[in-house]
Amino acid sequence: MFRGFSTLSVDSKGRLAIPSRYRERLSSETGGCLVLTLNPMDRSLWLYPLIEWEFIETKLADLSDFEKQGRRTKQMMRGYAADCQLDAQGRILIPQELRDYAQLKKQAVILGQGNKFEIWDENAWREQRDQWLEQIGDESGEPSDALRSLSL
Amino acid sequence: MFRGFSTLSVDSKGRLAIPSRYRERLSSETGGCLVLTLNPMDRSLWLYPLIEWEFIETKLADLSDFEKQGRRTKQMMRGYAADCQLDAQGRILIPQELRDYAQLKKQAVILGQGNKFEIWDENAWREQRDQWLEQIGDESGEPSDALRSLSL
DNA sequence: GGTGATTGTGGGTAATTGTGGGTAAAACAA
DNA sequence: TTGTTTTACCCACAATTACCCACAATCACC
Repeated sequence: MFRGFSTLSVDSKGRLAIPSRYRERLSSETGGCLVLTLNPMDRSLWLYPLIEWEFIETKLADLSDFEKQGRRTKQMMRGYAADCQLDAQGRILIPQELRDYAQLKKQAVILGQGNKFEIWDENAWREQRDQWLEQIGDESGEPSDALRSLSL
Repeated sequence: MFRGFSTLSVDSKGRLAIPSRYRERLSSETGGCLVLTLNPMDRSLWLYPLIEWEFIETKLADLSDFEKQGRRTKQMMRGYAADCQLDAQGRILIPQELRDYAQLKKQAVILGQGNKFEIWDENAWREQRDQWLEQIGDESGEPSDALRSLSL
């Protein structure tokens, strides 16, 4: 499971260095093959080791083509999925299209999220975070059943 | 499985270059024989390796002739199916009729979608995409059961 | 606190890839 | 047949990407 937070810079060529603490694991697990795609829920990107992605792909393939939301989710995630490799310096090249989607500027943030990483523009991330913190703290909203029975 | 996104130009002769990362796979699997047809769900095109298409064709043949949607789907997809070959530069020629259907102008977009590719006019694609993303992210709409239990 | 190793960042160069157009062969119409 | 349009094949340029090397900031260790 991946976890943790780092701020990183996206250079002029659109490259982003993966923090070194993850590199060995990534290259041993999948030979450095990764899949980068968009997160359809937020303006951010998801980065999967290839093995994990292939599992996700089977889950997506099971979604019906005749159910609208499912079809679109499938289309988006598969359509924007980009194979990438760590270069000799442990960086990946983020395709222009995905940079635009996540509105990545100079500074980015990478978050370990279990089977994947989430990549945000730094400013966008801070705004979202503050907004969510406010909402969670707001007791007026009803938590779902799953949350209600969750002890952390 | 095909995945990934590219923007490409359709030149004045109606040719479109398949991204090089797919070329080897396409020529080895099927000797570069492809089938291009319309996507009956959207104003876009589907591009299949011949092998995949032949499988699709058997599925279409099984659709009843006495059920309206099925008959139309069959008619459309088979009727507009065009054989094509990669040329020496890895391009395919898109028949005028199909270019018109998908309203392809100068810039196009190609999306890997599992067993096939989807080809869109760039502007049409961006409009659709933004619209769908809004719907996917729209919390007010009820997610389907399939999505509700989906962890990516 | 100084020193050395590691990590993150930037940029140059060479190879690959996408694009456009010229020309010849083929298909079609008159 | 002849003339016209369409398709296939070829070459060439421009932009992008992959690969390499180098520096600077950070961290760990003595």
